[in-house]
Amino acid sequence: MVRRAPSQNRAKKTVDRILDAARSILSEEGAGAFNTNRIAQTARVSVGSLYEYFPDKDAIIDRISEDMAKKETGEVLDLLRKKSGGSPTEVVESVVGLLFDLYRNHLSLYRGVRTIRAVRESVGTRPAEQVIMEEVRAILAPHARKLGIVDLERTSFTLFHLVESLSFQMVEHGEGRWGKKRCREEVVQAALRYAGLDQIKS
Amino acid sequence: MVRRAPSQNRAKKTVDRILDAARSILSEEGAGAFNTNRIAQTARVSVGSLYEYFPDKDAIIDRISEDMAKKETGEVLDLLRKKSGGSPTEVVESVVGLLFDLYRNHLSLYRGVRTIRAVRESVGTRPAEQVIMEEVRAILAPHARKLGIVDLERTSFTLFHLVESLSFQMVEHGEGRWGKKRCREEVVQAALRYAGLDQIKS
DNA sequence: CTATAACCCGAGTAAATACTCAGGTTTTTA
DNA sequence: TAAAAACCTGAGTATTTACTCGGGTTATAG
Repeated sequence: MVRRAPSQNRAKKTVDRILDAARSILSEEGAGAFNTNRIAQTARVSVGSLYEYFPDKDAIIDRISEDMAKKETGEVLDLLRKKSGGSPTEVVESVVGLLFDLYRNHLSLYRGVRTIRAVRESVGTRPAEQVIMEEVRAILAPHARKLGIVDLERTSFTLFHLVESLSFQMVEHGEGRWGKKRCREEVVQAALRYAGLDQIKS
Repeated sequence: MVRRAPSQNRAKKTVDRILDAARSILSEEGAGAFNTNRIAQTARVSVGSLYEYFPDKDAIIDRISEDMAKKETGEVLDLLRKKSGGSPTEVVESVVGLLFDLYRNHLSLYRGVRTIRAVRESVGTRPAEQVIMEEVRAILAPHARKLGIVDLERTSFTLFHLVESLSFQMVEHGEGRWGKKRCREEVVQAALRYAGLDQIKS
C-alpha cells in the first residue's frame, strides 16, 4: 500500500477532518469508541482515504499526541521565559494557571490519549517534559545554594511532576468542590513550599 | 446463564487460578493481552468455567481492583493508626515507604488495572482514597490552627494526592536514576513542607 | 446406591474492527 | 487537451474476542 503525503489543498482538508473527528470521538465518546471506521464516518471520509494518509490507527494517536505535546511545551516554555524576571510566586502562579486552563479545556482528550497510549504501553518519558524540566532547572540554578538544593536535576524532576500531577488531579476532582481559584492556590503553595521558594523575594 | 458462587474446594481453587492468571497476564503482557480466552488458557481452565464464576470480563478486573484497593487501604490505615503518636516526619516517612514498596512490587499490575478501567471509563473517586483521606484529616485536625490550615478537607485532599501521585512517579521514573532512598526523601520533604509540618516537633 | 447438584469442558457463534483493493473522480502537468 | 498523478470510495476480508451451550465428570445429600 502506498501512503501519500497530502499535497493538494483538498487532501489537507481531508487530513484535518480526520484529525478533528478523531479528537472529537476521543473526547466525547472515549477511548473505547476510538476505531478507524468510526473516525472515517465522523469525518465524512471513506476508510480508504484515512489509510491513504495514516499507515495505521496508531499513527493517528501519535499525531494527535505530538500536536498536544508541542502546544503544551511551547506555551509553558514561553511563559517560563517571559516571567523569568518576576518573583517565584508569580512564575509558579502563571504556570499553574496555564496548566489548569489547558487541562480543563481538553480534559477528556488528555485522558483519552493517555489511555490509548497506555494500552499500547508506549510509555517512556515524553519528550515534552524533558524540555520543560531543563528550563525549570535553569531557573532554579542561580538560587540553588540559598535554597539548599543538592541535586538540581532531582529537584526539577520532583517540582515538575508535583505541579503537573497535582494540577491534573485538581482539575479532575478538585475544582468541582472548591472552585478554580482555591485549587490553583493549593498547587502553587505546594510547589513554592517544596522548593523553599516561599521564603524568598526574587 | 446461571452464575455460580464456588462452594466446593475444587471450585475455589479454580477461581483462584483464574484470578492469578488474570493478574499475571496483566502484569507481564499488559492490558492489550487481557482477554478471557487467554486468561482461561493461562489458568488451565476452560472459558466455560471462567464464565461459570464471572458474569463478564469486567467482573474479573473489578474483583482484582477491589482486592488491591482493600489491601492498600488496609495497610495504609494500619500504619497511620499505629504511628499516629509519632512525629509528623515519622508518620509521613513510613507511609511513603509503604507506598513505594507497594507500587514497586506491583507496578505493572497497577498500571494494567488503571488502563483497563480507563478504557471502560469507570473513573470516579475510588472508595479507597476516601477512607484514607478521612484518616489524614483526623490526624491533621488537632494541629490545624498552628499549621494555618483553613480548609481541612482540601488540605487532606491535596496532601493525599501529592503523596500518592509523586510516589508513583518516583517508582516509575525516579528510582532508576536516583535510587530508592533519595526518591523517598524527596516525596517526604514535599509532603512535610506542603503541610508546614517540617517546622514542628510533634 | 443413586439422584441431584456442583463443576468443568471447548467447539462454536456473533460481533467488532483494522486494514485492503479494484476501480472511479478530480486536479495537475506538459 | 490528454496523460499522469493525486485523491477518494466503500464493499469486502481476515482476525480477534466476548460469551454460549450441550453435554460430560465429580462430589454430595438422602
